[in-house]
Amino acid sequence: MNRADGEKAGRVTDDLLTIGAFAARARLSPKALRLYDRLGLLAPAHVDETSGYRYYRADQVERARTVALLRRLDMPLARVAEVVAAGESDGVRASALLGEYWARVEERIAAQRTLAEYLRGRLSGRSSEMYGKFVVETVDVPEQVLITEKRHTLADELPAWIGASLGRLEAAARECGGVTGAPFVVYHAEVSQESDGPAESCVPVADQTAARAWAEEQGRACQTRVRVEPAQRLAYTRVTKAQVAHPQILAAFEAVETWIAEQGLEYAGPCREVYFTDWDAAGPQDVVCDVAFPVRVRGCAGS
Amino acid sequence: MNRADGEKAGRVTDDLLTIGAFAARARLSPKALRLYDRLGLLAPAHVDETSGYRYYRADQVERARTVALLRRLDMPLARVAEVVAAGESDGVRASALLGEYWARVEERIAAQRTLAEYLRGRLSGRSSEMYGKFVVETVDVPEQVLITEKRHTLADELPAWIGASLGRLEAAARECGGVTGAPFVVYHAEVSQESDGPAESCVPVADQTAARAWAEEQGRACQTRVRVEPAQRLAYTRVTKAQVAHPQILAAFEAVETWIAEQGLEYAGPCREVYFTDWDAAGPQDVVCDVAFPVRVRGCAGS
DNA sequence: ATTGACCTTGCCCCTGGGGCAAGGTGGAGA
DNA sequence: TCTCCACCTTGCCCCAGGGGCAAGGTCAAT
Repeated sequence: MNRADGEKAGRVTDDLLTIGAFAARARLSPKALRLYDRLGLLAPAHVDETSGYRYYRADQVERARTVALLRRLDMPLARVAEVVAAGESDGVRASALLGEYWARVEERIAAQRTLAEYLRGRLSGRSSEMYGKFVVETVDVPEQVLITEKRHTLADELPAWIGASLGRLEAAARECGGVTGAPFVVYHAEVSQESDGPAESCVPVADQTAARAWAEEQGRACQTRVRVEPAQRLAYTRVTKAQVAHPQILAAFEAVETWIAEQGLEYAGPCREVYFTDWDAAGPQDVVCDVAFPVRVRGCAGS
Repeated sequence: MNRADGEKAGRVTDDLLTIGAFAARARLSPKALRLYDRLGLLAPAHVDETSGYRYYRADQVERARTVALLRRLDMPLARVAEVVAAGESDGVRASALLGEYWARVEERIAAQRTLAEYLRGRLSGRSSEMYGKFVVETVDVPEQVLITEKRHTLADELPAWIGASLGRLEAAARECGGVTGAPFVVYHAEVSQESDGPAESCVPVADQTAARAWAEEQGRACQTRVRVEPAQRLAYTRVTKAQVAHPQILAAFEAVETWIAEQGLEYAGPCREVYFTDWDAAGPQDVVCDVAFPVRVRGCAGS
């Protein structure tokens, strides 16, 4: 006999569906269903003890289909589990959880979108035209005593952390003889969405002894340190407040690095942003920050 | 002595950088660099034969940093390799490759965005309000001889494939006694971005013998088949052209399934879309299609 | 009773690394 | 020159979210 395709899948008593029939109804693969079973996300209504066969009730299709749709949003299964669990009792909360997840996705995409735009310009060799020329100069900075706070953080929290951290350090600096130079933030490695390189915010102070006492008092809990930065030469370019954001700031870093290479200089340390003026009082087109790299003459040991 | 952090990383002759120093400069992890080396994406300038140490030239930093930025777009390494390879000789082409990649991402996100919106409504129990009421009815369809084409396809290519496939089949139907009913597409499993369930487009024809001859002639290359669909009852709802798209169409499927459950009927096969009128001549608000499920009375063997 | 379509578990595969262990190197200070 | 420590190497296991396949057990129709 010519049977409709849906009929060949096994049907058991009480309208229980075998995994294959259930998978077709839910638009999922049997493999995925086994995984969801193992993770406790979607347990079969009944499992035969001798054969191990999984049997699902027809009314489980709705939940399974919700899982399938959430997965199509690339939502991790752990989050899917939260959403469908919330949905059992409170649909509005489940909807809110999904909304929150999707808002994060949109944020990420927005950041990637601007990055993609920047990269297209860079790859096609139009970056300097698109992002303006940067004037690079050098400056010699004397030895400085720094009080610092170091943290691993992600790009989206970075601006907030910088503000808070420099605020704390400037307050502390009053007990250490006062601020003797522009505060800055050192990037010891990449700070991005995924990889969180450590960032270190630094405030130069006058009194090293008082600073060490302050650091002792802070303990090791919040990554505070006192260190002495030797006299060094910085290559820097000045950027406006509007430029202090991804990906515009990348063009500034790139400009300084290009200049360093052209001058035949050598890197002598990790890059930094020096905030030489009052951030809050500045308008978008005011210069607020130097993007700087420590440099030395090639082959010379430095200070 | 208090050394700047950047100096402790080893420097060798000719300004070669060790993997750690290079990683900090490129804002990548040493682990990632080893992977890129193994994949041929970013080979060190020199590898010490005895120690196995990798050494990179300073001018490789730019390429490495491009790789790092492309990875921040979640571009697969294989594609990253294409882009940076193109960038070596033709920046504009590299930029175009990136643009194409990003356009795909935006397409995917747009589809997911509408799906997320639909799902929020569904989870919060407002789906029927948001997507309107669907009137579900049943119809008895007599036995039909079908010529069919089956294919695994993804959601974004699906509309194009349906159009092309039904066009081919309707042309072939003229040699098989003519079209005797509305063409339709059967979904044997999920068709989505990731999982490509097989979809089968079907055209009912008059002459089974001619149809079998036609199928023989086609060979097995393009998944053509002739099959006889038995008489069956369909539960269906009528949708407009504007509704034949994700995720609106999902609400129609859901409405029919809900109705089937309410009536105490049983599924007797995979769902289908029946195109009963001329698609191209229809406006967005014209009804063009039935969303249908084969059903039978619970516990009854069917036809 | 046989057949064939289904089901089971288990294993290896994919991407893009993170983390750790065991062991080899290199350079700088004592 | 010796030693120390930070660096480097490879290799292994881990993550999500399954796909694919093999070997073997079940189920229902013929």
